[in-house]
Amino acid sequence: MSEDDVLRMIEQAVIDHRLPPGTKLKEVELAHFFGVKRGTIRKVLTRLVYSRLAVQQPNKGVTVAKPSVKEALDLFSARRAIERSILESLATKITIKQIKQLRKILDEEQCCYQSSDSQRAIVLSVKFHTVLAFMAGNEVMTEYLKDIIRRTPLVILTHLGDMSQNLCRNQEHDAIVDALENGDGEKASQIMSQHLSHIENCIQEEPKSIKKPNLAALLLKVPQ
Amino acid sequence: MSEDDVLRMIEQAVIDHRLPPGTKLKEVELAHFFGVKRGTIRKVLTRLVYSRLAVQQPNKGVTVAKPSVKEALDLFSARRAIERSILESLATKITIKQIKQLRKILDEEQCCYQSSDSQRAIVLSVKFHTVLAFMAGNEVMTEYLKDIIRRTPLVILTHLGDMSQNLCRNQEHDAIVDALENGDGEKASQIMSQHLSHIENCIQEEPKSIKKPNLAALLLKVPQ
DNA sequence: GGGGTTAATATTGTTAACAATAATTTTATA
DNA sequence: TATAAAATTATTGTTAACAATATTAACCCC
Repeated sequence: MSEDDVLRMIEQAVIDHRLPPGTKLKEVELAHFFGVKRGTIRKVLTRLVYSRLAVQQPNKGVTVAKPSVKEALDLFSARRAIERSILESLATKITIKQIKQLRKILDEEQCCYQSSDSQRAIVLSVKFHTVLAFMAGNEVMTEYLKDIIRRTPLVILTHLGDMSQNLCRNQEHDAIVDALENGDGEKASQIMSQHLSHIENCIQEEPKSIKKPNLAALLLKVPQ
Repeated sequence: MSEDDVLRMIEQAVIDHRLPPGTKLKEVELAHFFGVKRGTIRKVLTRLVYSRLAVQQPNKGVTVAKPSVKEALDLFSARRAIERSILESLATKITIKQIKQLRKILDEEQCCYQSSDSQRAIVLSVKFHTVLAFMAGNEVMTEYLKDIIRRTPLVILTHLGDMSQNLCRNQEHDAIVDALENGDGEKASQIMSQHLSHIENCIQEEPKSIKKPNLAALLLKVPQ
């Protein structure tokens, strides 16, 4: 198992709270679990810390990050700024083919909702946002957006009981594509903004209490 | 000399082109130069790569990044989006005290220009932008802006002969503060946008040719 | 039993030697 | 002399042992 694989697995476990905020990420334990050397785990942890999914305390190791409410709000605000710029740019140059491509993603997403495959619905929802960024063509902003999206589930789950009903709403995604089709970037970004607000407004003051998890929780690939 | 010190020094050398794009950063050479272990240099290089100031090729080491013209343009575009959001937010809540604080920075900057201390003028110009971000209070965006600012000199110098005449213009900084004082975030961000365009428009197609530098160039702390 | 000190263990951090790969030089041969 | 193969050197990548620190457990005294 490669370094990237290990990173992805731990990242995913952090993102969907199988490894809750505050969990200590012990090097030897993880190394043994994944069947890799400690050095590999160390590199992975460095990268996790860099992406703010984890926090490092000198001589005390790294733990899963416990983002504050402020960080959550800042993240949403930054996301709004970036997605606005993306949509305004994209509205001036989007092609019919791209519109169709977006609608295809939304159709699939809709299917998942109807068949209650929320796991895959989330993936498609994320894909919708990142594809928008990709189409706009600004790689710097795409990277920033990906970074934000990576961090969002952690900040949400830290201050929310459950995210399952706080997903992106399909009809808003539809409305964004409609606005883009009409070349109205202003409107698209306005919808996006309130779209994000739906999630943002649910953020509560108090973080959830955490119980110490068994590391083997990583094995469970299904969040619930 | 600590890891952070070494990072800062190499970073600064990359930023002001004493270590031009494409320069190979050899581990033992750097370790010997700074009087640290190779492991320390390795960590520093990892961080440099992460911030996109350097590029890593497996088994071939890391070299100073050679950003493309597109990356330069993307960076400016992203910066525009972020600073716009910062200014719009700040305009609604800036205090008189903060206005004075900003003006003080600009006065100092003006002094430096008049005494031809362009080295320090750059520092103050950067400070102006980062203080704006800090005042707006969004830490995520502040981090992104810092990241962009860190990368900007490299992309500019790669596609420009010299940056010394392409600095931020003081009167535009003044106008931004004026707009903020009037609570007009819209106008402030518009000025900021054209402010950035002045620099952006000078970006050329062809990257400069590079000659292999002596590593001891790092010793020269003064760019010229 | 509680508070605090010391010892034992666990965990992170560092290092130097080794392995693997790439770059360079040398040598052989046409 | 030019080319290609081989040998040498330089450079990056990995590992396991060691050191330093923090955490836990044991112990003692009151």
